[in-house]
Parts: sequence; C-alpha cells; structure tokens
Amino acid sequence: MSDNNYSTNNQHQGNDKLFSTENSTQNSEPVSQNSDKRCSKGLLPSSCNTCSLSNLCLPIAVTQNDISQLEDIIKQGKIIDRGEHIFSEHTPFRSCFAVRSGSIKTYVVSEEGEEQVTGFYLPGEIIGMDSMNTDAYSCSAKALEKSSVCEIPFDRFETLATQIPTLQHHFFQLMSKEIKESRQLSMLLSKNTAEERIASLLLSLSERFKRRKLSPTQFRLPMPRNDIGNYLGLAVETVSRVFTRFQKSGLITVQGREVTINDLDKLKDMLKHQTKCLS
Amino acid sequence: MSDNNYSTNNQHQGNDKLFSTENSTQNSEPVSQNSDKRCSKGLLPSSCNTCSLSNLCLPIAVTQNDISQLEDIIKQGKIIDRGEHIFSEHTPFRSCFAVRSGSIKTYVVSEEGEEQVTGFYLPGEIIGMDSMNTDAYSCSAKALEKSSVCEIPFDRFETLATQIPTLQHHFFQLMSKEIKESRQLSMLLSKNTAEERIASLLLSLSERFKRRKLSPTQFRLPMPRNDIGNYLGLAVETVSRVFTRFQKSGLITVQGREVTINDLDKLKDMLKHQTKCLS
DNA sequence: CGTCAAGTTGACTAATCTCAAAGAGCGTGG
DNA sequence: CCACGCTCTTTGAGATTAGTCAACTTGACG
Repeated sequence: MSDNNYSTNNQHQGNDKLFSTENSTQNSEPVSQNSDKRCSKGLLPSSCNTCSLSNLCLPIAVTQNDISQLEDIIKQGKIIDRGEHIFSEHTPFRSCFAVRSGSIKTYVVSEEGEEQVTGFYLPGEIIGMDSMNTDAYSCSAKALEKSSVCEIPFDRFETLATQIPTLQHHFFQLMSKEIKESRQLSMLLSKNTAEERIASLLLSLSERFKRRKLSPTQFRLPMPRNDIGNYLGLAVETVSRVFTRFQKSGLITVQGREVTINDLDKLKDMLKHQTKCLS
Repeated sequence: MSDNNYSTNNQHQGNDKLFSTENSTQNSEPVSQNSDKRCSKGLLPSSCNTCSLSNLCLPIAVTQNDISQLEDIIKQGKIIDRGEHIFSEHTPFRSCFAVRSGSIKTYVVSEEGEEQVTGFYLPGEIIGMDSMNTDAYSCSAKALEKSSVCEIPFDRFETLATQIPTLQHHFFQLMSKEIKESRQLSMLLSKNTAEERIASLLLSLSERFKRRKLSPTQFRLPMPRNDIGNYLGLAVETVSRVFTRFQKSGLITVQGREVTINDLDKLKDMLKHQTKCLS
C-alpha cells in the first residue's frame, strides 16, 4: 500500500504542522495563541491564492481579480482554541466561516439543555450555511481542537456574489451539496444499523482526508465517541461496541482515536445496499 | 373552534377547486389533461403576481418589474398526473420546480432498487435545490396526486439572480431553510421515538397547511402510510400502530387519510423536549 | 501519583422490526 | 351500479437491535 506516502495527520490536536506545507504564507496557527487574533488585512498577507484549501472552498473559475475582491471581505485565519465557540445558536447571524485547520462541531441545545450534534467540519468546509435565512445562527459551532477559520461576512459576500456570477454559482453549489449531505445523513439514520452508520462515518472521514491529500486509511478521529454517538443517533456504548466488533473482525484497527482502516473495500461493501453514504 | 371557517382541503385528489379561488387568471389545472402541457408565454397569461403562493416561493421585496422578468423565464402550470415524474434521479439537471398545487414526493433508489423517500413538497415549496451542484438530479420527484408545477430553468435563473439581488438573497434563504429542515429531520430520526416522529410530521403538515390559509387541524394526508414510514425511518406497521394509539388517546381522529388534530397543544408538547420539529 | 474524563464491557430491558394474515377502500370494467 | 381485484391499512405474535444502568479500565494531565 502506498498510504505511507501521505503526510501523517494524527499529531496531537492543534498542531499546525498539518498545514505548514500547505500555506506558504505565515498564516498558520502558531503565531499567536490569542484566540481572538485576526489577521487584519495587510498585516499578515495571508492569501486565498496560496491556500491549499481554495479548491475546496473557493470557486475554481474565479479569476485573480475576483480572488482579491474576496480577500478584501474575508477575515482570514482567526484562531479558535479547543472548546471555544465560533458562534452560538440564537446570536445574530453575520458570517459564514470556512474551516482552515482543525475541526469544528456544530450542535443545537434542546430546552432541557440536551445537546444534539448536527455536524463535523474539517478544513476546506464551510459552516453557517444553515443560518442564512434567519437573523440568528441556528446552531452553535465549537472547536473540537485548536482550529483556525476564515470569516465570510455575509452581507458583503452577497453583494460580491451579485457582481461575480461564478461566485454566486459556486455558493449555490456549496449549499446544494450541504442539502444533499444532510439528506444523506437522514437516510443513514432512518434505515441503517449501528454498524452501517459508523462505517459510513468512517468512510466519510476517509474521503474528506483524502481530498486534502492526507491518508484515507489512517487518521485520528477529531471527535470523542460521545459526539459520534450523538451525531449518529447511537448510545456511546453502542459506538464503543461497534468499534470493538470492527476491530475484532479485522476491518479496522483502533487505538483510542487513532483509526486504521484495514479493508476499505469491505467497509464500502457494508454500505453497498444503500442509496448513498455520508460525504 | 373557528377551524370551520377554513376552506376544506380534503377533496379527492387532483381537484383543482383548491386553487380556483386563488388564481384569478386561468392557469389552474382543468384546462388540459395533457401532462406535457405548458403555458407558453403569451397564450395563457398566468402570472406570479396573482398567484396566492407567491409570498411563499417569491421574494417579498421583488418589484413589479422584477416579477415580469421572472415570469419570462418561468414556465408556469405544468400538469403532472398522479404517479408521474417531474424529474428522475441521474437525468440532467435543468430546472428547479415550484409546486403550485397537489403534492410531490422526492425519493432516491438504492442499488437493490429499494426506495427511500427524501421529502414531501406542498404548494409554494420548491423542488430540486439539492441537485444544483451536479449535472444530474440527485433524486426523483413524483406526484402523489394530480399536481401542477412551475418550472424554473436554472441557468436563466442564475443569470437573473445576479441582476436582482433580492432574488439571489431570497434563493439563498430558501436553500438555507432547506438545509435547516433537513438537519431537523436528521435530528428527529436520530433521537426520537416513533410517536414523536409522527407527531412531528403531523405538526409540520399542519403548519404548512396553515401557511396556505387552510385548516391546520383538519386535512388529508397526501401520502400513503408506506411513504410516511419510509420517510420517517419506521415500518409501515409502526406508523399504523401509532396512528391507532393517537386516536385511542383522543389526540387525533383518523379515517384513512383524513386527519383531525383534536389537541394541537398536546401534540406540540410531545416535542417539547426536542430541539426542533420538522417544518 | 491521584483525579477526572473518556472509553469499554456485561446484563438486562424496551422499542421497533419482521412475518403473517385479515380487513378496508378505491378504481375499473362489466 | 355493483363486483372484482388491487393496493393500502390494520392487528397480532415473536424476534432482534440498540438503549439503559452499572461497574470497571484506560489515558491525559497537573
């Protein structure tokens, strides 16, 4: 297997090594521990151009000039410490955020104070698109580890989107994708067993790591079992048992949050009879 | 209760009476039974202006002039017979559709040919937004009863949206809402019992009928139990049993697909401890 | 090295599914 | 206008998955 050629992505949390080769400019995390730090335009010449994630979060077809306009409105590289919030449910909606490094979970809280995890977001993915039709965020977003995000002020973005058709088009696509993925989660939850749900999550993570040129078969779960269970509608105990079962059958190797997928095809086969898995 | 003042919405399927008072111009269904019929511009001067649903599917703030531009690109009042498709999964994505009358279900089919219902759409709601990021529809849409839809060719719509900011804004909102609702479905499926799921669906329908000035407490279910179960991740038998239980407890009265909600508050209370119900 | 959070494991319970069969409703054609 | 056949719906009994409760293990970190 050629997996060994991938750069490892299982360092301890918050380690910026992950991105050091990807961001040629100095906007990776270590510069400041201050969670409120922002790269104000000009000071740190961070650029969407040189960001390796731009193929994920930016429209491919955008021109050089368009990108500078985007950079003008995007506040890049805000650092979020583990456990800190990017935004909270019910607070005024102002911006979407692109994850630049680390990992984010979104969740809502019921009247009884019970938490429901609604999603996990990795670098290159965008948070907040479910809040665009209201004045307030419809979920909270919290960093699962030390992370950094780029803020996209929405009113300015909307204006820009009317001026740059490809930008509008791209954003429509991103939102459409979000709808589709949420649909897929619904399907997963409505029809599938615990094992299938977890297989699906593992494959989803695998795919997303792969997109970022990281190993699709060996990675660190950014979230605790608790959050996995919450997200997939399973009890923590069930999650734990399924991991154990998977390990015993040789499908995967787990060591805490470190996961190695030993048989990717077999994992995919588990979802064969489904319409679609998570993405 | 003043519910009796609502116009009834439980006639047999395909009856256009539902909309005869709402569309002052002659674009309601009976004109032609040809399912391929389209109101070509000019022939039938159907208008988004006079459509009672425009407050649901059109941006509020759009001006008179904007509406005419919209009307130029929208093909209005296409008739779909019960069981007919509006579009099929994997066929080229060209248009979104606004439901004008009747009801539509969307679904995907797994490799084994198993169907998974992904949504129910009522007048004023828009189908196809989950396909905008691909060249092909990501689900199929089929009429649950005789229905009519307005076709929104997407490429022309995108162009128009760049010219009319409020239109773009409105569409962002619609898509955001779609994401949110799908999220809510996921949550419903991941945490709630059969009873809660069905209560949530009933409330969702109730709310949507109410928006259309129809009775929120007395309506006809547009879909069979089978589809309800499929959508909510329950066996048909479970759906049936829950309806029976609800009836026995006096919460609702069911007679086939006719439903009367006797205690709306109690129904809502069932979802009290949740983050949110369907919408 | 002690503490606390996270993860694992076992035994029991409960909700929902599956299988099976009967009953009701609706459209079609005679 | 009614009978037939189809689909939809209901109901029962038993099987199974996942949840709950409780205890124990592991690991991170000061």
